[in-house]
Amino acid sequence: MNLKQLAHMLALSQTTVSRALNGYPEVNEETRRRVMDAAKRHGYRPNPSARRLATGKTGMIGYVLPTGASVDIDPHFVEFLSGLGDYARSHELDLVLSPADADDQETTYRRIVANRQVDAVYISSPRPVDRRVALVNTLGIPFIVHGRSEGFDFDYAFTDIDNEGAFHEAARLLIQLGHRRLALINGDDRETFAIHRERGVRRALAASGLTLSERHVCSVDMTEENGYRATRRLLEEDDAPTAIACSSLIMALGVVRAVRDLGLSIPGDVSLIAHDDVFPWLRPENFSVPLSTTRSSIRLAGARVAERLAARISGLEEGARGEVWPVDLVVRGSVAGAPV
Amino acid sequence: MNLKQLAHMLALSQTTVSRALNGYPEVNEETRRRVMDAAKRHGYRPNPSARRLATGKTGMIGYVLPTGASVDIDPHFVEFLSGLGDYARSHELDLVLSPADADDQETTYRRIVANRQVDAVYISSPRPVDRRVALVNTLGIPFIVHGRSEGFDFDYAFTDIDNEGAFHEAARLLIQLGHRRLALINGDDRETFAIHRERGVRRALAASGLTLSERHVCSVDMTEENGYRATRRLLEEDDAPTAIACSSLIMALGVVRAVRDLGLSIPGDVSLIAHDDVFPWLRPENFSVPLSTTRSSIRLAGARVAERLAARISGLEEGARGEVWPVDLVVRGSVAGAPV
DNA sequence: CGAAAAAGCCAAAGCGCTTTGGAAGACTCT
DNA sequence: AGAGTCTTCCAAAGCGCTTTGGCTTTTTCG
Repeated sequence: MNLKQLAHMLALSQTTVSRALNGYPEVNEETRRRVMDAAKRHGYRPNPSARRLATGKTGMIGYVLPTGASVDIDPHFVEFLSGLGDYARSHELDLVLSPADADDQETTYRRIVANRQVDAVYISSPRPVDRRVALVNTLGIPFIVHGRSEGFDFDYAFTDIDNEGAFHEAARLLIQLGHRRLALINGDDRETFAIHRERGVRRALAASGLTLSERHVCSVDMTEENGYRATRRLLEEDDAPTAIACSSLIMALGVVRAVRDLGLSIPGDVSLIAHDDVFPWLRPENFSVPLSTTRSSIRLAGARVAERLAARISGLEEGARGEVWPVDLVVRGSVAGAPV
Repeated sequence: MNLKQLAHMLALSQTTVSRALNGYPEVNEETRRRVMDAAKRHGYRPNPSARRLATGKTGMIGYVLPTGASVDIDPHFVEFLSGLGDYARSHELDLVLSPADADDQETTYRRIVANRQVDAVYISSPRPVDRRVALVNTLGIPFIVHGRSEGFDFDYAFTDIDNEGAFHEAARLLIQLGHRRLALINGDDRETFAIHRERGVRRALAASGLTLSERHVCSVDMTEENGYRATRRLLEEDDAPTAIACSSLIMALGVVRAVRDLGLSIPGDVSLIAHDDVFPWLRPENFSVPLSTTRSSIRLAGARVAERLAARISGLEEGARGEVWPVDLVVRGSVAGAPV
């Protein structure tokens, strides 16, 4: 059942039927009702391929997925997707993942906008002065950045969490508890979130006249093993830290294992706070010692990004508004006063 | 730069240019070279929207993503995606995720095939007599099932691992080590993989005249917490098992925690084997006691599924061939002889 | 050499929708 | 009543590609 048939069956022109269906004003309400009714009765659904050829609208949002044998997709991605998908569903939006060579995403971005394959895109895990952001900005496709990039001569729209604030609070708590030597086990420090977190910790320390030793900050891929290694290295030194801030729950698993392997205890010998993106399958309260966390649901972020993308596509949202969500600090058993 | 312009600039008809570009035989090789050359020089790329309207081909593979506030996407998904994406990239295929109400995926399947939004789809985490498989089969779109469904009066194409064999081997090893009371901490037993794994364990036990007590098999969502709870329940009983087979590394985290909480040890009091889908961020050799596993890379499976989908789309693969991959049993420190 | 076959190209008709540019009729207003 | 204005609808022209059917020209072969 296509438009032509439907129009013929109603003894109307395609024009009128199309307009009736799409809510244009120049059609009699009575006629519109007839059309709507017939369309529903016959289960008419406009062919999206045809519509997109005619209008350029696709009803899809895009994401360029870096791939490669040595490229691991962040497990957070799936939670983000979960929120994004949940919102997208309610607005009949699909998500298209365009796999790209991790070292050449530009080609893919250019392709999907030149081909008008999607109505909008989002970008995640941005770095400062992220090339993707600059590119997408000049290409002129609506977009939202999940996270933040910095140092451009233009503004853009993003949704981020207050990473600096979160880690500032975490560090401040540890300092208040008497800790003087903090360590930070961070994610890839080429990414903005990691830079912000480090900045947060440094700021808290500075406020008390303390500093973050270079040897006490690690920047690694967020795996359990890296959490373990970093912790061993940190705790086997002479001026071992008495408190650790950690950028992910998965790394925290490794931290806990390392501490145990060294015959130390949490929080007796070392306090631990980790960032929690809220996985359904690994919860900080279920760690052997319940883990203090800075918490922010990445799933909610996904839903929000989808919402904003939808708004931009339909022209409801414009401009370069960036929004920063506060992060909860949830104190559990893994922190205590500094050992004497 | 569209076809019309290119044709005009070459003083050829659109027909000829189109055919030259698409490798049709009825065009002079000399002409084809000229066309190819001009196309490359001017960076001509056929408009996919137009092409798909004309041909129905989209260059996309589809996946219906169940969503909802209470629906969690399996963290394995991201690894699978990683492999899928890596292959898809090399074949210029995109992946479209169509979010669907978890309780009504049928509508979405019908939509994406009625609208011809994708060339093929894949289905994951199937159940026996899975409705999606039946649906997609009748809808007539090319598809591959990752995993297996059973009990249909038709055959279909799937790629699965030998879950039964894997858990049979695991159980057999444990039995050989003298264990008599095994337990299975399984995933959702409405899914085929879980059924197969249970069957594998039972078969191994039966071969030695043993059985799997109903109280010793749990079917839960694969979270750390559920692994913990199941283990506590199991080990606090009178006839506690001396060995546990576990369906995921994440649950195994909970198992290990529970065992420790109970003041028991692995493998002294209880042996443990878990299935490992090979996450980059959590490795069995890094468990406090290195974990024995049945191992199968879900990423490779993703790549394979993509490969087969691509083959089906281009007509290189037909028929209902199912393939079953063997699973490695990797023995590490978490298994030992049964306690006396 | 002439008929049949093959090679090489083209015009035009889709694919199914949106949108432009009218046009006919109804209504308003002076 | 005639001019101007809405209201409501339509025919047709795209969107950019593929593909059908046919028309020349060249090649093949008895």
